[in-house]
Amino acid sequence: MTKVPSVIHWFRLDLRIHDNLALRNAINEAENRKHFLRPVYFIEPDIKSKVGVNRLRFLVQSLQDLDANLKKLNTRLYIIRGNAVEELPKLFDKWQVKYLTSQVDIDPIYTKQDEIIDEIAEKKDIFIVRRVQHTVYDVHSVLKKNNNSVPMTYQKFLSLVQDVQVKDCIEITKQVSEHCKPKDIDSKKYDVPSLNELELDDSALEPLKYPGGETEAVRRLNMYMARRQWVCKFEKPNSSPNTIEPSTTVLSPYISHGCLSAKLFYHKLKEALNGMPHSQPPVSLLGQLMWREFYYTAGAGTENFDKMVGNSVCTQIPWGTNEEHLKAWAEGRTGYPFVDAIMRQLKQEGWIHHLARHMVACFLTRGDLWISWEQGAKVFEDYLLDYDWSLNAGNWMWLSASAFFYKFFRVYSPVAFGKKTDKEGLYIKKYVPELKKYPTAFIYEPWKAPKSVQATAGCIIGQDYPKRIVDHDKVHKDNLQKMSAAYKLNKERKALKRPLK
DNA sequence: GACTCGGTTGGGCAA
DNA sequence: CTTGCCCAACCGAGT
Repeated sequence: MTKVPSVIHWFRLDLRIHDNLALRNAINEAENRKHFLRPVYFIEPDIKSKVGVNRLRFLVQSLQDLDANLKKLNTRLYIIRGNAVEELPKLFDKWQVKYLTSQVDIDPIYTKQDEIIDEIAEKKDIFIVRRVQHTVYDVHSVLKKNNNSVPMTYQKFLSLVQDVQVKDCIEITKQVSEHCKPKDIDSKKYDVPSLNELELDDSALEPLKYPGGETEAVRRLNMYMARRQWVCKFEKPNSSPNTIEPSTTVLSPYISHGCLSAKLFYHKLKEALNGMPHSQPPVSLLGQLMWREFYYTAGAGTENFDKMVGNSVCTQIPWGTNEEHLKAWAEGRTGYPFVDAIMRQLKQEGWIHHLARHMVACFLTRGDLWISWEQGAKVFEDYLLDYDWSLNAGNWMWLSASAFFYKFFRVYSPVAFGKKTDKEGLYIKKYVPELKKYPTAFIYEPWKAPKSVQATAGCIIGQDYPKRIVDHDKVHKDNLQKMSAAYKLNKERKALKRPLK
């Protein structure tokens, strides 16, 4: 008996049905050749060492939703427990795979997988189709347009994509035929894992504030796009980092997992803005999407983009190490209530406002603690629902004034910055409840409160809430000198590399 | 080549 | 209370 060959669509960061051309290609190929269709996702055994609890929950929810949406199309999601580059070649043989589709991703984790799979597939005569659908633009063609070099400014990037026509989104509406359904379509062994199976105890955790999945992503998108005035007037720098409910859309976790197509967001925005006066990039909502494209382009075109050493766009800065300070920062006990509130919100909810990221990133690096941005990026990778390889590295370089941004004397004050949008410190009181009873006058600098006030508020500094680990006014001035010295050295190094005239 | 200018998102002070 | 300026900057386009 001859086995029926299979077509695989390999899901990674494209956990959706809408605007998924690679998936549609797989379906069509299976239909045309009467092959089996097998949409797969790999969960690595050591996933918990790489993905924090909140993001793991988000991922599981996204996979459950994806499986449900695939079932509506008369197919399903096959979850494979194991490492993709080990398991996929086994499936090639077991399932007689002839055709494989996936999405183009630029995170080195995925590009390395692609290289290995390409080589194996070629030997086995398997045809591979990969589609650009995680970004609005094909970042490699943008790089090519810029003479194969990285555009170092946002405006330069915009000029490169200005006249590029963005393709329409595609939809998949037709049901998959019965003859494309493998015999093992109902096998439980491919089911989406429960949190239990992943040994993830969420009984101690709050319910996820931003539930994962394409369905929620599209609902959220439509909800915001319906507020047309708000969309048209949106200006990121004028939104607040410390409101109790987010002042921005929080679509980022959905875009980073591919639950929402960036291209769909793009077209919906264009539709909303059409014929209305509206804000412009870089501050507009469309501008935010373009920042993502900018960092993707930079990340795709730069070796070691997520490191300082060996990274051609990154200024070399002699960061120090201080495990105690790093830990205090990550756990939200620096003694600066605004910084601690932000870090605790991040850990609890997996999302903080972009300007809040500025505050804590500046504090960890050039502002106060003089700790490498790579350390901060690792903590963000653990905590953020919207973790994204190129955006995380790019933004950390920006904030630490290592690349793209150079005005290092612009330092965020952990005392003054939050006051601009939250004089009362309500945000602090929510996330640092120890200070709940502090009078407004001391909420941003509780160490200044007299002992009697501390006692009345039920929170003694140095006992119930930490003393500040550094004196901002002093250290930020020392750090300015260090930054200046690092820039001078960098300039000299660059001059040496330039050919002599 | 040398120069100017503008560029998402600071703080603090003088006027 | 607002505005302008200063503080230790670099990239890229235009002239």
